[in-house]
Amino acid sequence: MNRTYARIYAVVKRIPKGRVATYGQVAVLARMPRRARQVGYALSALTDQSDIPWHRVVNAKGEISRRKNPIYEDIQRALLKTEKVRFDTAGRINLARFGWQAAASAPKRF
DNA sequence: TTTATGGCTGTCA
DNA sequence: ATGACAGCCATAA
Repeated sequence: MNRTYARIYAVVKRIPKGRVATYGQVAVLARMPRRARQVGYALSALTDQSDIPWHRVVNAKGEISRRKNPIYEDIQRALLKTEKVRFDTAGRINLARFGWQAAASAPKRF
């Protein structure tokens, strides 16, 4: 566990239940713009049980990203449905509705 | 060290 | 809408 991952996890932990954030969004909030891919890497390092709501992170299109082990795609979808997050006919989430408006819950800092 | 491979994303055709 | 590409950079080998 290094500082980079810790920051990413800290941000993911703040995502409210029933909401989702994109990898890029998490990267920005963790003050590491353009490192969306590394966010994905950090999350894949979890896999096991943890208090990190990894399932609340989706890609910029509002879909669940493809990964090596497709099993987790289904698990993620199931977990989100449990939180009342809706998927449209194309299997995507309407980010305008379920996207996390971080500004409202993120600590203010200047 | 170098290469390859990722739970990504914005841009452009 | 879809697909190719180029940036991005941590890990593993």
